[in-house]
Amino acid sequence: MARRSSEVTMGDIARMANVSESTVSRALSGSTLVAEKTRDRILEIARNADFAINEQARNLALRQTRTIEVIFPIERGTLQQVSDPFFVDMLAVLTDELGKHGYDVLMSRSPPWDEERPGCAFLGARADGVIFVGQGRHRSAIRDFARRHASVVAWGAVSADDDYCVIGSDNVGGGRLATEHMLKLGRKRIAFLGDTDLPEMRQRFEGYKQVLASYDIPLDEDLVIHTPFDIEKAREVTKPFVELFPRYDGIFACSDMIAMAAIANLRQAGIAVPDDVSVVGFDDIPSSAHVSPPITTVHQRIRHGGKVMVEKLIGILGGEAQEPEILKTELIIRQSCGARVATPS
Amino acid sequence: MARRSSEVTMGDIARMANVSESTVSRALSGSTLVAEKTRDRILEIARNADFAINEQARNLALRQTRTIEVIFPIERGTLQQVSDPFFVDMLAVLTDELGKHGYDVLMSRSPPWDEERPGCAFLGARADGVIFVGQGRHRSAIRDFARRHASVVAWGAVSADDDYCVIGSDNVGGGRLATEHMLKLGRKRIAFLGDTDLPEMRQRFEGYKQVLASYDIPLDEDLVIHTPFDIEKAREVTKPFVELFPRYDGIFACSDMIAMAAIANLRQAGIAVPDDVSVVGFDDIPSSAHVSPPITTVHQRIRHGGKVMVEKLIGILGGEAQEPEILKTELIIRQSCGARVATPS
DNA sequence: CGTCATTTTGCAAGCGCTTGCATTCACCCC
DNA sequence: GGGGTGAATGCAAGCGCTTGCAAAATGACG
Repeated sequence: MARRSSEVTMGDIARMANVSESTVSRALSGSTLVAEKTRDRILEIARNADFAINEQARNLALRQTRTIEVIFPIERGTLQQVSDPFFVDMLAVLTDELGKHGYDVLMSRSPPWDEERPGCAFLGARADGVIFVGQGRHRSAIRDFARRHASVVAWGAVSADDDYCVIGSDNVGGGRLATEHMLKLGRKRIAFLGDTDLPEMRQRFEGYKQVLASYDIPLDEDLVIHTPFDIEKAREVTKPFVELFPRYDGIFACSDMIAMAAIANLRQAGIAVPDDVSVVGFDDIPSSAHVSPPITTVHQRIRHGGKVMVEKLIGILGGEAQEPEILKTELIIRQSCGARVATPS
Repeated sequence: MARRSSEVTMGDIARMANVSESTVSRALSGSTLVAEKTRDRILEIARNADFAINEQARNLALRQTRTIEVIFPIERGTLQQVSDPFFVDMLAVLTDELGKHGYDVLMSRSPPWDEERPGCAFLGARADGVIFVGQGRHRSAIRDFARRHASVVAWGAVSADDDYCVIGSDNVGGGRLATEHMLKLGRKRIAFLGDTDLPEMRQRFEGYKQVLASYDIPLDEDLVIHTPFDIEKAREVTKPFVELFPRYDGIFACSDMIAMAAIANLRQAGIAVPDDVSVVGFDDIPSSAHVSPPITTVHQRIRHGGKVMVEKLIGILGGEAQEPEILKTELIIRQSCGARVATPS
């Protein structure tokens, strides 16, 4: 890396070893076409010379990139949003899984199409495929992109009309699990905290509404609070909401972070969780089990999801069409909604 | 991306536009050497043909990669460790900052030297420089790597004998701040929770010891608990530790996650925070302000740190040597150590 | 010692792009 | 209309690597 100008090339090694470049190439790539003795000698020389193969040239010759671009389409500035542990987990899994298949991971925070690369107005093809971790508000752009550039999978809200491969949790089901759980515990007036502009949140909201309907509970618009992801902002937004108590006795928060923010405000206002109000979150982030009270939450199978995305992408690269997939979610019952459960383990 | 086989090249565009490849190249790169009319025509054609420049070829010709490898040297399997929001924050900043300078980010979870790329025994030079986010247990390997491959900066414990550019928080100072704060509140017997095998934790421990010494408090080895990062494991490890109460009346936890785990166990055992025991964490993760009780913690300037790393690396790439830098830390006082402070804003 | 089958090696073309230099073109002026 | 000028274009080499194919070396064998 670096020091590129003075980098030693295969030609140099060839000269040192008194063989042709091709032989060096073959020796380094472990071809059987080169005598063992020669190979060892070349390897030795290469090692001593600190030779590092130029992967760009290699990939160019091989017509591959062995790189997958992973895009986290997150508005800049809203750093906090990223802090959601979801992203790290996902990134870690993707990196591992892609690594197993021999792919490198190129990170991006913005989608390729709004990239203003100086001096080049064109979308650079720098990867064999693209994974969108979240579709945010640009579904149609992704769709367009997928149509033009084929190998794409995305994480997010799966819907019937996707024309590219989307993998995502069963958000509707998760919303149902959360809401129904509280109703079964005897809660009557469940509030919803989340940003329904985002497709996944909308699905969770959908599950929430479905359950209310099936219990013949009318939707109370005042209990639907548009709450951003960022925990600081969520804290602010839910502050006035707390005042509405006792119009609600249960809260379905679209993420554990939001749940935490709400709980903090409730406690501060002297409202007890879970005694006065039950709270259910979403995500099952690592700390959710260890805060007070431990948060009941909907678990998303992120690791699994990451693996599935990679598998599908590899499939697509191999030329096979791939179906979208919806991953089951699971309710993790903890104290915050009134369960008599002791703290875990 | 993908569909590489059928990808349209500059040659194709040239043929379509009835000009030479060079003209296409110049047109796309916005050179003034091509007539405006021609340029527009070529751009139009390229757009319609869904042309995407092959960056590998481009970079090869330009003898650059415009890529920085960002390495999170994290043991595989211990995914949870990654969940530390620190990593996402850092990654986000690095991606943004490098992006501003026109660099892409290549993610890695393992250092280049233990990479077993099939068919190639050699360290591939695939980036102009490398950023290590954390040095973990392989300082000497990094040092070696830096010596051979020049452009390297690392985040971590800064020590006098570094021979490559290390940026990191003032961990010793942070440890002092945390410990001294509790002593000043009247606590006498402060426990230390953390993994002193890790250089940064060792430095925090160092600060802790310094303060104890300056207060003439002997170090009680039983109150130094080797606690891993992972919150689940931390929970287990600190469980027996809780029993030692009331041998301690304060806890300095090496990370907020550990602090959370400890607090959870304390409360479960009926020990009150901060009334019976003060707790100070480290990191100032987003949720630390919103849990109960809000955690007093040492803030690391991660965003700033990321920026500094990028600046230094750019400097190094430009041929200038760069000094290591230690970033000030700051104590954020919240309720968990007994401060009379209300919850924040 | 010559033959022939097997290794080993080297040659050269090619991956898709950039760029210095030569060439062509259009236009202007005397 | 010829010569000169500057702008626009094309040619060809080269970036560092791979690989099909031909050439050379090796060794077995009659």
